[in-house]
Amino acid sequence: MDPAQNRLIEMLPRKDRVRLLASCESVQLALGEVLCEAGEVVRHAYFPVHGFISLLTRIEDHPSLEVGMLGREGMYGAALVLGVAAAPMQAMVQGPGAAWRIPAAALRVELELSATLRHNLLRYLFVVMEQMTTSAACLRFHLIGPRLARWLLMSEDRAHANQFHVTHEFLACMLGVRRVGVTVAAGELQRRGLISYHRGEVKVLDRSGLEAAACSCYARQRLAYETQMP
Amino acid sequence: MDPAQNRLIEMLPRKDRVRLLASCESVQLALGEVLCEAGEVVRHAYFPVHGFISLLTRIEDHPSLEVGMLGREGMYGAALVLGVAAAPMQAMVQGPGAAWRIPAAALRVELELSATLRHNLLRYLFVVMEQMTTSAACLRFHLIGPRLARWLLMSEDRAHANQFHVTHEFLACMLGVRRVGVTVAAGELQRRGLISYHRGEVKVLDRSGLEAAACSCYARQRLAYETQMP
DNA sequence: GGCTTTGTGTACGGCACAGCACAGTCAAGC
DNA sequence: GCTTGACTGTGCTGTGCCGTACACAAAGCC
Repeated sequence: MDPAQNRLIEMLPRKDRVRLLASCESVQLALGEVLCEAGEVVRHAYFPVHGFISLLTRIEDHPSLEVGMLGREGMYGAALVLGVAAAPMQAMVQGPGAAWRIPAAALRVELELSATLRHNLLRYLFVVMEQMTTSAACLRFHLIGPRLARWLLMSEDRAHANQFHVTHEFLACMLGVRRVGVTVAAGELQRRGLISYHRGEVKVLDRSGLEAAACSCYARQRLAYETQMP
Repeated sequence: MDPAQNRLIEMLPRKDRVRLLASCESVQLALGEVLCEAGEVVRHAYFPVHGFISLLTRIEDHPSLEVGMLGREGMYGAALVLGVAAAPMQAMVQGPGAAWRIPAAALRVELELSATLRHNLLRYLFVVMEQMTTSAACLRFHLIGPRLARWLLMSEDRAHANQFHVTHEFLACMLGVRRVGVTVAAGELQRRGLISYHRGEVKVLDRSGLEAAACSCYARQRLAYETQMP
């Protein structure tokens, strides 16, 4: 495993960190892999080290909609912290990489033993809730273009690279719009020289320009994280 | 205080319940009252007994948007349970009534003392998260009519009466649409004999008809609550 | 009674996006 | 080379809602 660690694990006192990692195993996250379906029993929690995970919700026969995203700043398995067995959402790997994986039962034990872990995970849950409410309002009030820019920035942060793989089709699903809508918006960003796009490979060319093009929700979510998890 | 109690308080073992109530005071909730602004320090948690509270989020200069609603089945003050001081959203009284109010510090003490309270509130938080994600998808995929019907049903449940006060203007804000949109949708529900509407006084005439008119999110949220909080 | 405030009904142009169809383009596999 | 599949770009019509404006009715205040 790469020395770069998950932020939530890094924050733990050495003793707690060592014990937690002893219960973890290192796993690879493959692009598009579904870690847990909505409604299923959550068997593991994941602490990404590289790569990132999207949280998706579905209603009826509509396409899924992204309501949260997490990379090495977070953890997948909120339900376990809240003492619930079933997953509320689908968790899908958006960016390939590695993660620490811990069985549900072991995480419960660690939560009992480490007050720091407990407190940090609860605070992180608060950040996730903030993310969800912001996403809802963003979905309602903001146009595709700025929302797309926000998504790209959030992914860039979590991919730790200015280049990553994602198709229009996939982006459309995340943002809850048509594939064509993404094509048009992405074309506009490309014309303005902010990104380059070629068959699923996105590259951020002008980071600060992209930040200017993104809706305010990007800055808001970053602020929320940094306020709660110093 | 009316003998009818808050569900989260009722669930506690007698000893914990008595001690919690000793830290609480009974307060009246006035229609439209703002219990806490977004970003403010949360000074009290509220356990509604009658009446209900809406959770609102705002971005920039757009109108607020409702992302959650709670009555005597829940509690306002999730941030406190998560160990965060600042409120993520605005809390506004949607249905007047009474509530038990507990200072933030006292709630923290109770959380330490009562494992049942701790566990139940965490599970309730899970339900709130489920509510938020469902709301986001509902906002995206469902039309105004069914969404309005859902809101009316949720309010009726929490008002414990088939009649309550809410103007089109206000509903528009909750649903994130124009006032005119509500007028049209409400007119349609009235024409079909499901509700009657007169200057802010809504009356549900045909409960099961309204349930049929509502989007599936209503049933979904009820199910989520009943699964987690038996 | 007149005035203001609050709440509701209707109308109309405009727009962002939906839904669908289809052409074009690149990459991989045989 | 050719075929196949994945991905992107463009063009249509349709529609649900927005923004705005305005008329009207009920309730409260002098």
